[in-house]
Amino acid sequence: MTTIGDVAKAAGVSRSTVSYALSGNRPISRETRERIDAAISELGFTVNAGARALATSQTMVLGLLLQFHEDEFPPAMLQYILAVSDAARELGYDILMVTDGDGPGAIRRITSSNMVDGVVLLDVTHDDPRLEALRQARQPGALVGLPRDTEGLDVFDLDFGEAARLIVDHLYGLGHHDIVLVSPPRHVFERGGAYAWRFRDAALERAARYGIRIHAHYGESQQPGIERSLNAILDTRTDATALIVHNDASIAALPGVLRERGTVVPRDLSVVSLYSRDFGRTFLLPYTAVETSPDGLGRKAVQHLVRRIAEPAYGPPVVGFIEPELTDRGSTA
Amino acid sequence: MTTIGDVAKAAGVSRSTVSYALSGNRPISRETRERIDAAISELGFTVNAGARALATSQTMVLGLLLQFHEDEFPPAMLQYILAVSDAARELGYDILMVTDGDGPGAIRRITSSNMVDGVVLLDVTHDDPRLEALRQARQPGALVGLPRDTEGLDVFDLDFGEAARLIVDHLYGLGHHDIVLVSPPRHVFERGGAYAWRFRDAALERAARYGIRIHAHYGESQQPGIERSLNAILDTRTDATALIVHNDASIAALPGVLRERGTVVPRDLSVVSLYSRDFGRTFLLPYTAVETSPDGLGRKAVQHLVRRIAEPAYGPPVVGFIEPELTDRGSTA
DNA sequence: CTGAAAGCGCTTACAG
DNA sequence: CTGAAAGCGCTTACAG
Repeated sequence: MTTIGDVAKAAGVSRSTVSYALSGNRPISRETRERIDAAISELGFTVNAGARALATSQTMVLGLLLQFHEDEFPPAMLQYILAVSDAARELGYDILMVTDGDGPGAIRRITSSNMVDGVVLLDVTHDDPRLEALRQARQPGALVGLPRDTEGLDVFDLDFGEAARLIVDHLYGLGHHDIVLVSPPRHVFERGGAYAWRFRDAALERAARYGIRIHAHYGESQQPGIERSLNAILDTRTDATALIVHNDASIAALPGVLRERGTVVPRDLSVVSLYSRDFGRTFLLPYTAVETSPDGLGRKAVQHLVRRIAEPAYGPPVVGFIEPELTDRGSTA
Repeated sequence: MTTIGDVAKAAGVSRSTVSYALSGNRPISRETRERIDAAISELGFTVNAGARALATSQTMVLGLLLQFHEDEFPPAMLQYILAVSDAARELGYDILMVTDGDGPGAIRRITSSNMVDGVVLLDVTHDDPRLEALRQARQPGALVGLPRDTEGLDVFDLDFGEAARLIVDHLYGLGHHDIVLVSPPRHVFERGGAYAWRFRDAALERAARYGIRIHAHYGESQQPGIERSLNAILDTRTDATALIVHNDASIAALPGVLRERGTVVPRDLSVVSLYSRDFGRTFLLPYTAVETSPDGLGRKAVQHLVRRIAEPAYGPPVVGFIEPELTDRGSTA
């Protein structure tokens, strides 16, 4: 492999001069710079990332921790991954993606060995066991998903409470007062998927305030059972005039279920959900919905993390909520 | 940060002894080893990955290159990513995931800077521009997807020709002689998605041999248009008794389309497709299908790559086809 | 504007 | 069974 020493020799300068030419950290005369550039392109030189990392204590790599819950609908995850990866690259960082079953162990491994400059956690739960490991790391961390205790970490999430209020207000404004809510599966609540109850509780509270009724049910997220569960819920609540679906797998299955039931939206039933534009596009979902912004969340997490890496004390930890926006696709009346 | 020197000092030995104790590359007396272990756990020492990489020229990281084609159905991709990531971890490797738009540039960047010991390419096309960059790298590469020229690279793919023959044989054996094939979109053929024509051409050839008819159509892969395109194809071919769908987006949409048309499978139409067990599970697909084995392909690619890293000349490049297997789900008659 | 030297934290022949 | 030293390929004060 060709090193900075080879370049220095070819250009007739010292290694430090080549290094400074590379980094731009001190002025270099025009002719010296030209000789160095010529040598670099002639020899096809690239800085060795490991050596640079050792010398600078910066790897220019971010850790990205994923965990796959059985109770989650896989297609939604990819959008977060891409958003994080793209945002990182734009800021000059690469992504070390870890899908380890043992999240805390994986965090300790990549942080204590200094493989990364910072860590992004996806799919954070209420009492996420990875947070402790992340707090003990010397690298900063950014979360997508709101845990119980946000201390010492930058956190980004959709404001699910506000999303619920937005949706309930929308339906109430249209005159609905008997509404069915399909939540994530019971198991998501039990394992601490806080987005599930943040949404549900806010919706119920808002409904109580208006004196209207919301019937909350657990939906399914795994086949077989999604369609069956939706049908069972709809069978139970024939008097409801509106349906809120906060469940990726269920909303993806809803068009088929409603078609089969002969239910026409919004004539027979108003439908509102939460999903990203891309998700809706993939599954051809025609419903009015709150945009979940995986792209915005992923980007924000990365941007703050990089800022925090550059400037460890740039301020107290941030808890950033994305303001929900309702995209009206005409599925309510 | 605590270094190997701190451990050596605490244990009262030299740094080299600590290093050998860590690697096991030479015998250490029991009591020395115990003192070292005690010091390590007391100080919470972890080897610095960058420094080790610099000294050994091994990063223990594999590059994983993804590219997102507009004409692809996103949900299928995640399975490959997970398979590669899990297989790598089992062999002691981490994954540097690169989603750069500029594939060849990304390969040059991560290989020439020695960030990775090897590279896995997903979603390889017939004339994939990334291959040239990969061949010029000093690290070995493994591909998922068969390109025109496999020289110097380990390649793994489903045997799409054999899959086509398997499916045609199956349908021919059941007495079908008028069959519709929904292929990937035209655009996939044009940009060199070889799996598309490998499957189609083999199916047509086999049909010709049996003297039966296969009508090949391009399907869509993006909304809106998937359902419409399926309906248009089915409207054109009302005399066909069997449908082969080689198109992820179309097969995911098929149940809804057939329900709407009132077509009962297999009474009115036999259906065969290609998809993975997980994909079928996510979309509740009840069709007899060739298993596409993203897990098996991902694992194989990683295993061979790691083998090749350890032993650069362990043999000539491998082109490994996964034998297709038909999972009978009763959707043909 | 440039160079010589120390140092980042490891590994591994070389010696004993 | 163990240690002293060189080396991996960089960066960056220190000096001039």
